[in-house]
Amino acid sequence: MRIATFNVNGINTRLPNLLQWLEAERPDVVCLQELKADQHAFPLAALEAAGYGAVWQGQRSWNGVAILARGATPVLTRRRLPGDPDDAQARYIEAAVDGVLVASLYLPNGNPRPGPKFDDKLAWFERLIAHAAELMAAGVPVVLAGDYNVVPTEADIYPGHREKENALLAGQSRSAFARLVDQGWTDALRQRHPEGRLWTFWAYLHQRWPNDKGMRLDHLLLSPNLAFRLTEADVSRDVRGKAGASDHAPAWLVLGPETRRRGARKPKASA
DNA sequence: ATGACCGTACGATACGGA
Repeated sequence: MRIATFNVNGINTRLPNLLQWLEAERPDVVCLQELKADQHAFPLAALEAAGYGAVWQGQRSWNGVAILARGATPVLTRRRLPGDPDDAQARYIEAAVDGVLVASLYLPNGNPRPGPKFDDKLAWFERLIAHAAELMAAGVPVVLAGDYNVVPTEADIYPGHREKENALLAGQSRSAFARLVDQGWTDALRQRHPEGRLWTFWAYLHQRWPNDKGMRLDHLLLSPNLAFRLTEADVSRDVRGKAGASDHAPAWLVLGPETRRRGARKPKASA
């Protein structure tokens, strides 16, 4: 089972790139962020023609998240992160696909720091940590995938950067991410590649892509009852190099088949 | 560095993004 996360930066403008990538990699589950499209402007017909069902939470101009499933429609469980009834931004959606609970999330950027936007980022993070703790306690097989807008460590950004004030690298952002992971989640990309570059984002400005000056912002966290099935994880860097690309590349993982329990045959997981 | 690049909504410019 191949699960990917991709900040598309405008799903309608990016539709040709998205469809090309779906056709090339055929992921089973896809978490999308930054749809930048109203609920009614989601390109469902084009995605269905490509073989995918979808649930999504749209928003005009900004934000917007979706979950796609190949050959199925994800079973929606939430379209809001609990904890703040006044939060009107489309930054979280959650659905069940083939026995796995999948969350597609888009954390607030938080810049400039300090300021109210950074405070909002930390508040959203606390809500995510609280909800993740509930999912963990419930023992559900979960993948929390998306654009966390956090560079977890200095190994996750190009050397020589001068981003001291950036909310993506701030100690409070990093410690919040660490507290989340420390609940027992597995950071799938780092698990498979303990060393080396795993950039998922290269800014449009400053020749960042040609110079390979990127950051790792997009993460897939696995609950323990899925982490043991992790066989592969990586970033599809080539997607970032295409004409008309998003400033993010897809990150993905592969879960191997479930182990068969004695006396209980389980359906074979799809590759 | 009031810069750049990109998508959106708007309407020929402003804002958000990271």
